Amino acid sequence: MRLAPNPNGPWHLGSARMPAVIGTYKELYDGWMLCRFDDTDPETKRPDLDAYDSILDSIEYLGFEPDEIVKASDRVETYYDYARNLIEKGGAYTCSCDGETFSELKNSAEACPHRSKDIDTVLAEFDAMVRGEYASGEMVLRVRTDIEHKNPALRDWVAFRMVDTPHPRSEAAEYRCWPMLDFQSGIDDHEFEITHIVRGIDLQDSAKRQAFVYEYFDWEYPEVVHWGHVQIDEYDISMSTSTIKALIESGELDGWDDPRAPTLASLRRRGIRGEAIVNAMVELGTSTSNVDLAMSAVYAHNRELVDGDADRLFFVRDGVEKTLIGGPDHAEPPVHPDHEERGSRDIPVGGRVLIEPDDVPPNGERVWLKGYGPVRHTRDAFEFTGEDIDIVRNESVDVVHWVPADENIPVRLRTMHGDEHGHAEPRITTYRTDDVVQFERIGFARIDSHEEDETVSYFTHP
RNA sequence: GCUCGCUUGGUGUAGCCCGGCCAAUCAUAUUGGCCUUUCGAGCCGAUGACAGGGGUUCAAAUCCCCUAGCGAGCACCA
Repeated sequence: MRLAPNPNGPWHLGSARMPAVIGTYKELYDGWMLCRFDDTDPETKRPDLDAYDSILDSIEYLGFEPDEIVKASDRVETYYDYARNLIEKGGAYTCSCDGETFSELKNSAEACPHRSKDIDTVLAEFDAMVRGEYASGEMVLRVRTDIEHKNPALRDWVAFRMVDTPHPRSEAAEYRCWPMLDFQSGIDDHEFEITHIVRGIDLQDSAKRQAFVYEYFDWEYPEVVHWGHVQIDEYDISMSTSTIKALIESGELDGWDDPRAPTLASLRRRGIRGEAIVNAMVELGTSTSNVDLAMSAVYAHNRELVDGDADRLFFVRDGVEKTLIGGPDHAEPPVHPDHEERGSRDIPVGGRVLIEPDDVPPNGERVWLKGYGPVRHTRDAFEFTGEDIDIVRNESVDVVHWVPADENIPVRLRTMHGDEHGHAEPRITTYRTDDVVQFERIGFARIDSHEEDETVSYFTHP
C-alpha cells in the first residue's frame, strides 16, 4: 500500500482519511506501507518545504509509521529512464502543439502531426527536454494511447512537460523537465511493487490512463479502489489548505492549530487522540459516493478513549459570586466517579462561591452544590440547609458545579467558536500540558499551559 | 457536449457481485425511562432508510431499462 501526499501544506482533517484507512489495512493484513511525496510540480502545486515533516508528524499522531519514505523529486532520473524506454517501444512521442490546438484535435479524435515522428527524433527531442533546452509550454512528451478512444480523457495524455520555476528542494532545483502525476505515480507503483491503491474519485481515470503504460511494459496493474470526497460538519471554515493558509496570513486564525481550524494540528491540540480520528475515518468506508463525516462520530470515539482517564474538575464560566452561610469549609468530590480508588479532591470552600449565571436558582429555591451540599438562595446569599441527597432524587433539586470565590485559578477555555473565560478549582495547576480532564457538566478539555495570570485549556468535546 | 461513476434513516455503515434466511445490520444522532451528587459513563426502550418509475421472476435493496439528483475526468495540477 502507499500514501501519496502532495506536500503543499499541513494536513487538514480530510487528509487523515488516507493514512487512517491504508494504515489500518496494513495492520490488518500485515502489509507494507510506503509514504511517497508526489512533489513533481514546482509551480502550480508548489511544495511547501515544512510540509514534508509536518505530514510525517501527522501520520505519527494518527498512530502509523510508513515502512519507507521517498520523494518523487529525488527520483526524476528514474522517470527519465523509463520514458526513454517507453519511447523506444514506440509508446510516447514529443509534441510541440500548444494546449488548445491539441485539445481540439483530441476532441475530434484526430492525431497531431508529431504523433508520427520517428523514434530517434523523439529520443533526441526528449533528451533536449531533459537538458532544459525548451521553455515552459514549448514541448511535451505524450503517451501514445488510442487517439480514437471513446473516452476523450484517455487520449494521448502528457507524461512530461517543461517547468521554468525551479523546485524548492535544492536537491531537485536543476530539473526543468518534470513528469506528470499519471506517469510518475504509475512508474513508482510498479517500482515499489504496490499491490493495492486507494485514491479519490478525481483520479478515477488515472488507472485507465496508466494502463496504457503498463501495457507497453507488460506490467500488471495493482488493485485500485476509488473513494468519494469527505465533508465535515460543525466547522465554519472550509477544509481547504489554501483557505486556511489565507486566514492564518490575514491574522483571522492564530495558526494551523487554532481550535477553529479543521486541521489535524488543531484536533491534536484539543486533546483528541489520533486513534479516535482513525476509527471515525475507517467507519466511513471506501464508498465512491461523497460522504459527510460528523464530528460527533469523532467525539464519540474519543470519549470512549479518554473518559476513564480524565479526572474531574470544576470550572465555572462567567461566575456569579454568592456568600455562603453555614455548612462545612471543605468539599471532597471524587476525582473520578467511576474510580473511587483515585481518591477525592479537597476544595477549600471559603465563605463565598462562584456559579454559572444559568445555574443560580430563583430566590427562595434550592440547588445542590456538587460535592458539597444543599443550599437555598436567600436574598443575595446561599444558606446551607443540610438536607439529605434525597432532595435531588425526589424533589428535583438541580446539581450544579461551583468554585471557591477566593481560592481559584483563572482559566481560559479555547473552543471552536471562540474563547471562554472562567475559574477552576486550585487542583487544575497540578495537571500538565497534554493532560485531558473533564470539566464537570461542561465537557472534556486538554490542559495546554499554565501562564502567570491564567491557565489555558482547549475544549475537546462535550 | 463526450466519457466514467454514485444514490439504504439526521449522519456513517452492513446487505447488492452469487435474488429468497431483509417486515433491512451495527454505530452515531435525537428522544423517553432507570441509575448516578455531571448535560460524562452505564443499562433499557423509542424514532428513523432501500431516489422515482417500469421490467424480469413464484420471489428484487439485490438483476435489466428509463428518469431524476449528485459527483468526477476530458489540464503542459496533484
